[in-house]
Amino acid sequence: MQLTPQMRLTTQRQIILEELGKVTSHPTANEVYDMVRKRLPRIGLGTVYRNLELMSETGIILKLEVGGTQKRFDATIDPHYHIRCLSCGKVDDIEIPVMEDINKTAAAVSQYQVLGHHIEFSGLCNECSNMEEEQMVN
Amino acid sequence: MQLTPQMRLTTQRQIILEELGKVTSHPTANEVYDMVRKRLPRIGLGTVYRNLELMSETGIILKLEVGGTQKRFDATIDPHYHIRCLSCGKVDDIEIPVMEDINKTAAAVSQYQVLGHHIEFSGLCNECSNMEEEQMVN
DNA sequence: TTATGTGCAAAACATTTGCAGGAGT
DNA sequence: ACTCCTGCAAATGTTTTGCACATAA
Repeated sequence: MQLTPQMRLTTQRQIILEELGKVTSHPTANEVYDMVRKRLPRIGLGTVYRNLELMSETGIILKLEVGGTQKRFDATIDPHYHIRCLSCGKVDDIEIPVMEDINKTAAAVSQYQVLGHHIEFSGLCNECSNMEEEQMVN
Repeated sequence: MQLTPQMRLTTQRQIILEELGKVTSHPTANEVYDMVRKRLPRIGLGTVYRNLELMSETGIILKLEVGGTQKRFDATIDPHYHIRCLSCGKVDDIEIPVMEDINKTAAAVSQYQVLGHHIEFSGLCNECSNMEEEQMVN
């Protein structure tokens, strides 16, 4: 997709951005679609995909390419890490300091021009941990 | 998929594992399929998917859920980090020490039972860096 | 007015699955 | 023999795309 200076401010774009901003759950495109559809029932899923993609290229939102089958989107764009529940797939923020120097460490041992990094923790969220305990009892 | 003690040693499984072991390129399921098909022309793509999944659950190979649209597989199972080329999608190993203590740091600030982490660097590989330079000249 | 954006539906991918026949053990 | 496994093809799930109409600027 091409960035052009004449990007229009449409109702669809405003509402997608508003709804994404309301939430800290790193929704998938489909979840954003469901949220937005409550206010704009005739919006198409394609429009949601197109605009999430466009906004992530512009840098006003973040596209998370974490594990699992779907991409997720985040209105919080300052660098931070994530944790994903191996059982239910939920993604949360992890509030530990971002390691700025690690990119240089990686650049020193590789042929790549290193531009960034992301840390994804994995584990079990509270709810899923509790469910496992209950199952142990049976 | 269920792990049963009576997992059979089939020709397909042997060859998938052999071909994956020959290579350090973190191939996608389709790339493994292409490699294996040279030796077993009648193998089905479903069989490749089923067995890569099974092997990664057993722990004899690694399933990489990195960015991009496809999952990738790795015969090297000891913990290590990766870098992905933003231009061509290639994935390489990054030989920096694994941070064992970082899981505890994450556990301290979250409600999750933290089980692991992965670091994915992103950047431009040698070939793609050079291509960008050439385009600058034009 | 005119280029950009949208809705809709179809296409394109990536992956999973049902099933009848095939092969390890 | 008795399971488990495979090939095949169809189904599923996610994302992208073509096109005619709509709309922001």
